[in-house]
Amino acid sequence: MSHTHVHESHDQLKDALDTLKQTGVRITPQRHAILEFLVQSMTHPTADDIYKALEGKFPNMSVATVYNNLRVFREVGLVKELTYGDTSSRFDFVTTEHYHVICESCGKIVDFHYPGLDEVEQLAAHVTGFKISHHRMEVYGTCTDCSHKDLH
Amino acid sequence: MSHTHVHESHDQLKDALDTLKQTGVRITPQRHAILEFLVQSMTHPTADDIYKALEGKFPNMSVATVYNNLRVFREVGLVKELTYGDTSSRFDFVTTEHYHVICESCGKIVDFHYPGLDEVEQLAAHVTGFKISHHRMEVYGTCTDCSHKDLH
DNA sequence: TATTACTTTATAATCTTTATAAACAGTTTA
DNA sequence: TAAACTGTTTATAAAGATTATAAAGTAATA
Repeated sequence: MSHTHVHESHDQLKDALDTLKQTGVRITPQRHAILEFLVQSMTHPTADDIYKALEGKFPNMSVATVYNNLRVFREVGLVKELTYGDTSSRFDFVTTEHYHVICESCGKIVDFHYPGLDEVEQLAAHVTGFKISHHRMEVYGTCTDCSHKDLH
Repeated sequence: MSHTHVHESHDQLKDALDTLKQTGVRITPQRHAILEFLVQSMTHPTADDIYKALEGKFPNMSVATVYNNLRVFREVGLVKELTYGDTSSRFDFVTTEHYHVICESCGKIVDFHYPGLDEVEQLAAHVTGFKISHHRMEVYGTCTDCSHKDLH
């Protein structure tokens, strides 16, 4: 089971590096590390999370490098930037299409698969005349941990 | 037609002021002006938009006042805070339930009514165990104006 | 090797938002 | 009415996230 997961994330990283090669984006040690961290990460980290996580391996790395490369990854389509209510953006390695359920108490983000809302896009296109490119949806609530804490 | 709209926004403002009274929030001239601007506004303004729009009437008003009162309005449920990709939050006077279609080229926001996605919340609750409070969805694309501009 | 283009680092600057303290105004209480 | 209290605004500073800039470094190309 975890064996499978290791293989999965290994492949995902390899695919991501291939994408970079094909797009002509240089694969620097920093980029490799940031991607690796994003692929493995089950949390949806902020730029600062990534910066802190890698400062052991790259003591000289600049915050700007993290931001620069997250922008590069986003432009290439490897990474999605999530802007929730809180102060800083969160970054999500793009895999299959899924939505997020966010705990308003502790900030935990859980992935949540749901068959596409294509009809929403179609209706929006029809009503507004826009050329629709994509949509975004999240569900907010309280996770089980926080629900239990409230009882005490 | 516009006659109707005037009445509508007048009523909306009146309702909003009633809500403030009932909640025990003082109605200051600044609050009145901010609410009035929000109700009339068809764009979804940032705090700075509001600040700039009212500096003629209130030359001494502080930016903090705008932020403070937007927070107050949000806590009372009169206003919804929207965090899109761009740098600053946008504020939307709460009327009926609707979604937004956002032009990625010029930032225009068009309202868009769609029957609730209650089932999404139910499924999310079932799958994750969260107590769901609400969800958020937007559709992104290119508006007709910008689509035409691209052709030239 | 020389040149060029890209990347990182370090730092400063910008921008949004929040915090703080003093001045003000409205309301309540004695 | 005077005093006390509470909430509000203002002005300003501070915090935090992100971007811009310039110098130094590194890889790619001719």
